[in-house]
Amino acid sequence: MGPVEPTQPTLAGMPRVRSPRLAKERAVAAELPVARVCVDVQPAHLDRLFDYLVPADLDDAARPGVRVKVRFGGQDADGYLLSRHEQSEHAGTLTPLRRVVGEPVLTAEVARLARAVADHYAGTLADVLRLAVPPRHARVEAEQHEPAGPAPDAPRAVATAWTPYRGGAALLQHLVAGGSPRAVWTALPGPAGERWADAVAQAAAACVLSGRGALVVAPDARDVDRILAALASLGLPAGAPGGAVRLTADEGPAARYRAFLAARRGVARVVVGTRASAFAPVADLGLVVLWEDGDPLHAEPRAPYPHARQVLMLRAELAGCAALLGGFGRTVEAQRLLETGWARQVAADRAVVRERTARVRALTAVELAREGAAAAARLPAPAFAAMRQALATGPVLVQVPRAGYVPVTACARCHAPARCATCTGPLGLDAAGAVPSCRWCGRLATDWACRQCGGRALRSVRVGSGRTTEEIGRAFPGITVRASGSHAGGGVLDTVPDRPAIVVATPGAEPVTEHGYAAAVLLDAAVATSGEGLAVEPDALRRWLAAAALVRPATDGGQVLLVGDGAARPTQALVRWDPAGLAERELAERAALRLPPAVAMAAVTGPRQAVELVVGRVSAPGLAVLGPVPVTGPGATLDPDVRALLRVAPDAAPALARSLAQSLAVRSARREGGTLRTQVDPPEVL
DNA sequence: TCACAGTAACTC
DNA sequence: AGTTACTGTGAG
Repeated sequence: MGPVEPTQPTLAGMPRVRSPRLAKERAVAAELPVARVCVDVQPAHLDRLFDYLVPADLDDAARPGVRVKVRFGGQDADGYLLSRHEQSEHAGTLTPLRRVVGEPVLTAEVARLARAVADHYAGTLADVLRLAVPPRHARVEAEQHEPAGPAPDAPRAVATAWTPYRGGAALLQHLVAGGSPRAVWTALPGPAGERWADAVAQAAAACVLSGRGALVVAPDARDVDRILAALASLGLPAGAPGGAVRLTADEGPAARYRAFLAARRGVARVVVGTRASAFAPVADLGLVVLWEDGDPLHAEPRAPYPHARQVLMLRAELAGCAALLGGFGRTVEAQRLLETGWARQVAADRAVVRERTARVRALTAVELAREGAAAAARLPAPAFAAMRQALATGPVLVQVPRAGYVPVTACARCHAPARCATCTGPLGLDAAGAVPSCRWCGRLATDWACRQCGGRALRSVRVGSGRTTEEIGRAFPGITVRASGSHAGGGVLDTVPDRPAIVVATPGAEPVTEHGYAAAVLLDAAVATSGEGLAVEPDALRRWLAAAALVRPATDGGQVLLVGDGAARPTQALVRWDPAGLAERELAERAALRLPPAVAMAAVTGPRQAVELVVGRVSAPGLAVLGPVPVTGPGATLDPDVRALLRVAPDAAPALARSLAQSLAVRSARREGGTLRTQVDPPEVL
């Protein structure tokens, strides 16, 4: 027989009368008897804190940050105890906590961060906490603390990896001195493509030297391991007390919770992990680092869809700590942080860039014109010749865009993505031969003209890539061909030997090689710069640079060939190795066109009526509502979902999020029905 | 008079 | 969301 909840009949307004039996069993804590709890429930209108009584027997265990079990609305629910108080604001009687589960998992700092993230994304605190705290693993929690092994030596924060960068040495000094600088860092290629990891590790070690903890977030487990290896060589080994810890989901729930607890208990000084670790409870946080902030893996796919960049920015502001955003490319979001003065630039001078990078050539249709029909071939003769030559001195990397991109329309002359003349949304073709229409506002694009070159002809970009490893292998008989990628037979390769071979990889799966590739060939540039997302051009450049960074410098004969007629601007940016320039131009253009991040946007997708009700209640200074328009999908149903876009100036973003959250609360209280998806800062504004 | 469905309101 | 309290209608 389970415990029966004692019900006490009370008259409204009358003092609460406890039966002696109840008082005996459930004496209340003498001090701070009120616990403020975030109850883990779905509905948006329940996104507030609820007060409970702390029974005397739970007084010790009921510390801020613990998980609790409570009675809520006639049923049992989980929750987090956020704080203890002497009194409650609640007029009615309070229910006692049922149980305290385990040790504290939420620090005050992370609880504040989670609230700020929920507010930014018009989501609920419970939803964010579900992302921030990994599932409990009782066995792991019961494990003994690591027997205090030999304490690691003080970390060495050799700044050598930062000397090539203007402002790099100063950044490190600032960190060691306990300061909180904020920087956008454009990384240079280096031997084995890993200098960047040494730089990240040195920044983290500098922070540890100042007596503070550090948090590093990378897109995938491979990058996490590279950073951990670099940290180990600086005297911050993974797994050792006072060292680093690997916080990823790929080694199972037990390992993840063990790492989480190591951070929470202060056993680890540096946490390195993937996107969810942006919420890791690092003690005395002094620095947050985000590597490759443009990688789509940094976008959380679960509601409220927070992006690691935004989480870490909020965290740096709330915790007053240092922030470092690094990558080979530069996102428009990072560019905006520079232009608003939020962060300072850390980048190498032009001369250093030239010294470190490979020779880059773009084999465009114009350059290949003299080849005639052969220009259409996917591996044109100059690329073939360059590969043959490079294979004499080392491995050659071939990057192939992942197939399966959405068809899109682009300018036939300059290949820039085609945009709506009215609202700057992307143009798409639903039926073959039809007039393209805007994916945002639905207008037909008759009489279209390219904003970049004035061209008047549209073309549909060919989709996907059928090029296979076998195809390339046939072109180079006798040469070893390795494939790396999630679709490749052998999966993703981490490293390849420093011997002549062809390595075919999809973006993000490029293996490193000790002395660098002799050459890289980036295929199907037109496919890489196609797609409907806003960030297609910086994204393409980011993927190209990531591959090009693995190639030896030009002084050692390294060369990069871009093949297949991509959009002009990212092509030029690659040839000049100028990611900052592309980001600058892209941000300026987005400001002119009122596109994010120069404006704030939110997307509401779902059944027409539900979308209209929610959007109809939203108000914010200067709010513009685009649509709703039917969302185009493969399954064209009878009654398709629609999407509306809400747009305001950046300084009205908090007001928009607040109003949107309020409208969603009304929706859930009224049970307006339908399944709705609300996204603030949608990563793919089609 | 009791039963039960539809609905309105609340959740510490 | 899930639960409980409260209307109103109908058969005995």
